[in-house]
Amino acid sequence: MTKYDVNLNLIFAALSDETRRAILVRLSRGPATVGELASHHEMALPSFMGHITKLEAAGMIETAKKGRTRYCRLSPDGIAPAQHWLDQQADQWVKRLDQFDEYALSLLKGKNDEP
Amino acid sequence: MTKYDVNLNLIFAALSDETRRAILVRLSRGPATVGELASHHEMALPSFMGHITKLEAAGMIETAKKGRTRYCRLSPDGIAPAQHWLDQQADQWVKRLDQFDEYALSLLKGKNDEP
DNA sequence: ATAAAACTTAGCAAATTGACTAACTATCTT
DNA sequence: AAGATAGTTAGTCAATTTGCTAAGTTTTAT
Repeated sequence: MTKYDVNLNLIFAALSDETRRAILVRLSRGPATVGELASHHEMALPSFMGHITKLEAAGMIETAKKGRTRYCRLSPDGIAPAQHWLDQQADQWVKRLDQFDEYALSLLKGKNDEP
Repeated sequence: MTKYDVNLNLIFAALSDETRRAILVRLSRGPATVGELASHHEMALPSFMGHITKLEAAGMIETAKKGRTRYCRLSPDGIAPAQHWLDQQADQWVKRLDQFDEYALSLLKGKNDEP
């Protein structure tokens, strides 16, 4: 459970940067090399590689070197943990709002039998 | 569009910390005062308030002071932007996987007419 | 055999984060 | 009117983040 949370930290932190989100968006249209990815960002290569490294550390992408070029692709369930956490939260929140609606309704109807 | 992205930065950054996620989970069960929230965390109050401030800056919670106590509650659509971004990404990714499946299938069937 | 290409490594600097203590300001309670 | 409560403000500090440049290393192309 704690292990899972550490992962969430890394995933959400990875998502909190525009450059990294852009990389994910690009990769969702198919694999690419570091060079291809980097060409769309005005940034020195070592800086750019830092972003790649973070995405990989968070388990969101996978990379492999073939010859002198490194290929990157999305990791199958890379964003799933983040999605699940948010969906669960959203569910909870909707339930809360529903409870509130019921309560408000009961007040209107004068049927407020459960204080 | 850029404005929206800045917001995503703040939201995902806010979500990348366990303390802050715990606050959101607690608030999804109903509003609470800063003191109540803080009582579950071994942390000096000013440090804890920093987390509250960040959640509020990201638009994820709303707070209001009544007398000497400050009340906190979830902001109705606080996590929606993050959810939408992830859902869109997930959709894209699933499409990619489907394309790959089709391609793989076509190879198996020897019907590979679209290289 | 060179030279170009595609990263890597090392080392640096500014900005941000997360946590702390100490002192302060309101607002109840008694 | 005192004193306790509930936050706030101010200032410090170590660690992390994000970017850079300069100098490698390993492949590939000529």
